[in-house]
Amino acid sequence: MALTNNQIAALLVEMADLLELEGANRFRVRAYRNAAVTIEELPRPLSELIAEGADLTVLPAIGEDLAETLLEINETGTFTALEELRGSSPATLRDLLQIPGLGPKRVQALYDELGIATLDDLEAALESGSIEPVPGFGAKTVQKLREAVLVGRRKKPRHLRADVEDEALALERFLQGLEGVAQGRVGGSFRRKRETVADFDCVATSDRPAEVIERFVEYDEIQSVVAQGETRATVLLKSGIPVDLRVVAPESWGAALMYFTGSRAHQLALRDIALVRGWKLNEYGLFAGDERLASATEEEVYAAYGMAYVPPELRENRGEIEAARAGALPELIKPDDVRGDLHVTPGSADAIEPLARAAAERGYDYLLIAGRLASKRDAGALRKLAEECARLNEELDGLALFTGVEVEVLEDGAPAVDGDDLDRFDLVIMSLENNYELSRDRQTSRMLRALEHPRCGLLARLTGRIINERDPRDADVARVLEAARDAGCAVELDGDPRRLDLPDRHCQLAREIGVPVALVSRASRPEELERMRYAVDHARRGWLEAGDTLNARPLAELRKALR
DNA sequence: GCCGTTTTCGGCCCGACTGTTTTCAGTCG
Repeated sequence: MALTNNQIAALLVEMADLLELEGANRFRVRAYRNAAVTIEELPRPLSELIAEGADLTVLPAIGEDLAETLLEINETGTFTALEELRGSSPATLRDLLQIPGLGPKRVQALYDELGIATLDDLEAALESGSIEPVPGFGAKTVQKLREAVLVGRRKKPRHLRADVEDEALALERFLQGLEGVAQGRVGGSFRRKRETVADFDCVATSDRPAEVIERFVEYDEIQSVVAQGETRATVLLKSGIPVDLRVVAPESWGAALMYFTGSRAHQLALRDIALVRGWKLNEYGLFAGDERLASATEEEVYAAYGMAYVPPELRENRGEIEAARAGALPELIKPDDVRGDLHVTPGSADAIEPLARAAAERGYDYLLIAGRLASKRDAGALRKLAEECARLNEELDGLALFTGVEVEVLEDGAPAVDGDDLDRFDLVIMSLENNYELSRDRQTSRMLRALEHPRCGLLARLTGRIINERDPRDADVARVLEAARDAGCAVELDGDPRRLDLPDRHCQLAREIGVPVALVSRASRPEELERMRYAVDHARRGWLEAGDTLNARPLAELRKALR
């Protein structure tokens, strides 16, 4: 079976690691890493592109050599150059690279001098004190390695953004309140609203950076200070989240905020453009020789490029730079654009009224109440939901309740329950649950079949992912979305921060293909309506404008869409 | 190994911090 894009990318990264250990030309190393990113970001399986006879050298960072390599990988599952390198040193050396403070040079030195090839070897050598005599290693380095080895055995977690939001905002307030600080922000993936966050990248401005750093490391929530200099510090919070702070002069605020908001790929792409024009972009500003072109605000820096301002959520080098240069960035959806929630799940008829009143308080014009229909037995409970909705529609002013039914899609693409039971609802939600391990082809045809059902109005849980727990299922999403468009069916974006399914890339695809996205909270209690916020954040990462969603439509239009 | 408004060679992002060094290499982001 053909390797997945991620598996292929992993081979290229392994190649880069091994070359690096060997001391190979660092640009050659980078070439493999860049190629790995390209393959990872491909919207379709590489094996399909190859089968169609596509010219791989048109892909960014893929030249003649790597195109050949990719063909070889597709054919054999590996490639000669990699196999040769694998034979030259122990595979476990790569594990050592994961330890903070150990890069390729030191790992190779430890292997050459002491034969250290595994984490266990390293731990033993640290115990016995045999490392310190090795050139380049001193007492402090050894001590740091001791600590790092303990931590290094644990996997670096990415936290759900929603889980660390309060902590980030508290940190931001602390930073902004520090004496001597003019401006301060948490940047990084937190500011880009990624669904997960590994650390907090902070930036602040001050005329006296060193003093700010001094005060910053006194923050109550800090467990340890990893590094502290004149303009930056790295600390570990008690919660285990690492924080980087960089302090620059006030005139560099915009450039620094951009730099530390990233993403890396976005920033590198901007730097490439600067290079071509003979400019230089760094955290201090955009420069032409000694002349400062822009730096005080992000808007100013983008304007100096002749680009529209790029919202942080879009800064992933997924086409936003080209769009900004062409003045074709989307006008991203805002929380205020949302006029209703299209999937809430009250546990019983009694739970509807509190949800409805909370929805009205949020200023919604409509709310879609859905119950699950797993077997014929549920029909009675669903009837009660519908009756309660009808009663509340009489009673409530300014809020329209719609009724929906959520049906599981079986392995063959048929709904778990079918027939007249589906006809009484305003919306039939076909939910792709279970069957996560089906092959890509079978998964795809299952979805296509579900979309053929005449009552299918909304396709939910398209990838079935649970962030950090369950990988998204593999399917030809572009084909499924095209079929959804042709069937007049929308796709669901679940605001549950553990799911955020559709993922942002698929939202972007849905927009391009022309499938409306329904933002939903799946709230069963009033306070969970708040999850709509995460759905909107994620929709923005997926390039969605208000008009790309069902939720921004006025009541009359929505009513038409549901029919 | 890639790439081209410096186009088939000669560049390739770059600044901060640390530790061990005696002026800088290694690592990180």
